[in-house]
Amino acid sequence: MEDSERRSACAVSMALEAVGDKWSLLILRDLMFSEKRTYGELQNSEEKIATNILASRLVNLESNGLIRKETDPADSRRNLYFLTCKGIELLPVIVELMQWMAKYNPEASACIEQSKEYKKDRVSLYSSLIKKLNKNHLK
Amino acid sequence: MEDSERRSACAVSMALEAVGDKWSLLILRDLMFSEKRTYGELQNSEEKIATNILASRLVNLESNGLIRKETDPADSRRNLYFLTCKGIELLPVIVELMQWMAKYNPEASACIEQSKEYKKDRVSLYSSLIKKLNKNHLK
DNA sequence: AACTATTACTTTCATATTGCAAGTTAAATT
DNA sequence: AATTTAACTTGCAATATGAAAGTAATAGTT
Repeated sequence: MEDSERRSACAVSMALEAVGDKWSLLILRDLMFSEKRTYGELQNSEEKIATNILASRLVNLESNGLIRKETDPADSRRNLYFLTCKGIELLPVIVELMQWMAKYNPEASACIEQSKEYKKDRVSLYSSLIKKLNKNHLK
Repeated sequence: MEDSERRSACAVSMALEAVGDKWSLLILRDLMFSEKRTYGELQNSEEKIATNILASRLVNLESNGLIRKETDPADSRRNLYFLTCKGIELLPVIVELMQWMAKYNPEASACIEQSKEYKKDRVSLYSSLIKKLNKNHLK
């Protein structure tokens, strides 16, 4: 994003310009917490994102360097989407949002268990999750 | 929000339905990291939110229980906006977004210093900031 | 080789949201 | 009493979103 079209240089504002919409973080959630890797799989998420919006978000996420697209070696019709390091490092944001909602609305279901691990030490939870993602997503 | 208009019961999705737009978290940022408390002050933030959008976001935030509105005892034209406990507990989300952007874009300025404190221990940083906010915002 | 199915989009169009600018209301100040 | 200030509200144009149908390329089937 160019300086000129930026609202400000505030890090929070800039972050929101990248992922501050109702879908981008949900796509990242799927890449983080499920085995979904293809367009079709992402489209079939519970929330039923419209196909044109999914396409546009994937382009944004890729051009912001949060995901990487690769042709499936087993079927060249298919593309596989992977998180980059930069994308993986949004995991704490997603986990914090999840824990926050789970705390304030009992109907909200968290992708990861509200384990003792979390209550003990959030940061080591982040690290262990990030480690796993690095293994599955990075080249 | 009613079950019927919910995309899903996923905590991440529900959280994004509450604050997943380009402005809500920015308003919370101002309440957290500046002394801004009135409509006019919030409107004059660097990002220049449109007045009707600010009004609508304040209504949303209040009806979601993230902020609380009070008439200024010193001037009854003025309203003061304060964070609730629920609002304050979004601080980790905002801090993580901020740190993430600051890491990946050197032009991004963080509201709080990228201090040794953060590098040492994020969680104790959260606690100390939350403590301060509790003091200034809660009744 | 021809046909069908599948995958990843793109296009179209109706609806909803955003943003700018100007207007309103009530209370404080002069 | 007149003016100013603060917090909105309203109207309207521009942009973004969402539903549905369409397209292009490759894979699988006959």
